[in-house]
Amino acid sequence: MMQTYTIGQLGRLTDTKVETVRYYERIGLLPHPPRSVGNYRVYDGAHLARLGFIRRARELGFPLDQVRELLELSGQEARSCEQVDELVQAHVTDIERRIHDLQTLRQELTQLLAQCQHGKIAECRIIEALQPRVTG
Amino acid sequence: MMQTYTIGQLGRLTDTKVETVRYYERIGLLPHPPRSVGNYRVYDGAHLARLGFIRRARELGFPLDQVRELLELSGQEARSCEQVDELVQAHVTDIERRIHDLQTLRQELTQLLAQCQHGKIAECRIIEALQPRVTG
DNA sequence: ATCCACCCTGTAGTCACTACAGGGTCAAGA
DNA sequence: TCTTGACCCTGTAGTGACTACAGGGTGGAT
Ligand SMILES: [Zn+2]
Ligand SMILES: [Zn+2]
Ligand SMILES: [Zn+2]
Ligand SMILES: [Zn+2]
Repeated sequence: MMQTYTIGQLGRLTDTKVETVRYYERIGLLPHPPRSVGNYRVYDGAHLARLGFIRRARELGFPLDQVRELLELSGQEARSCEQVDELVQAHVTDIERRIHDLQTLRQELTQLLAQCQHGKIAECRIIEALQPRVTG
Repeated sequence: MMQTYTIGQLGRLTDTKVETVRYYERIGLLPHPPRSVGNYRVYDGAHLARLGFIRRARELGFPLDQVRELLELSGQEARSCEQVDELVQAHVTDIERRIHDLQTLRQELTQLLAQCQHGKIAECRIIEALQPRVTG
């Protein structure tokens, strides 16, 4: 009576390309499912849940090795969630650093754009700013 | 009397790894330099300037194919800088989109962290939020 | 002569997929 | 029964922008 799924169905349910599901299996993130007589992969609800977890974590920007850790931790129900916190907090810090870097970049580029007088390339401040100071 | 540089010197002057300089040559971003009798690459000031330009553009986050366009444009001095503007503006827009995406992510994660009660993993809201709603 | 820092080529690894090529399976309709 | 067409299989290679070797050759100083 257990519900089963083909790889395509699993993909549709989790918004995952079929190739990606196979990729997750190849790198050991999803277990090898049993096969049908025609050699098709046969998934069940547990696979669906696990893939859903992976995809949600990916949406939240966790790299796959951190997803792996989160999966590992999620199975140890009696344990304290301290490590989960740490992992998520580190990820937030990383995201904040990336935001900061991009804001700096945006600032620099916007300043360049503001200086451009829309003339010939020979006088363009943007191109000029890219020319390195050739200290000779 | 023309100044020349080995690949290592060029790398030091532009903060570029030697492998990266060779990589730029391989993909046609830097011209093949002449070689010494011992088959060493021999660079001159023009190479140095071009590599400097590439590295500065990379620091500003331009992908290599846009760097290629910028290099192309920078050589056409009589032309209007309209295309330069467009390219840079598109890049800024892209950066702004990335900032926005990261801020959304940060918000989601921060909310998750705030909900965690620091108990057992079985009750952890973070893990819970990653479990997909298994709608039968 | 020997050392060491530097240079050479070529290949493979990174991350997280994605895109084929070249086949096999399965259910439905004519 | 035959044939479509949607789906599945494996294996390999491509993406961006490098980075890291392995296994050798070169050049200058001691
Ligand atoms: Zn302009
Ligand atoms: Zn301009
Ligand atoms: Zn906690
Ligand atoms: Zn918790």
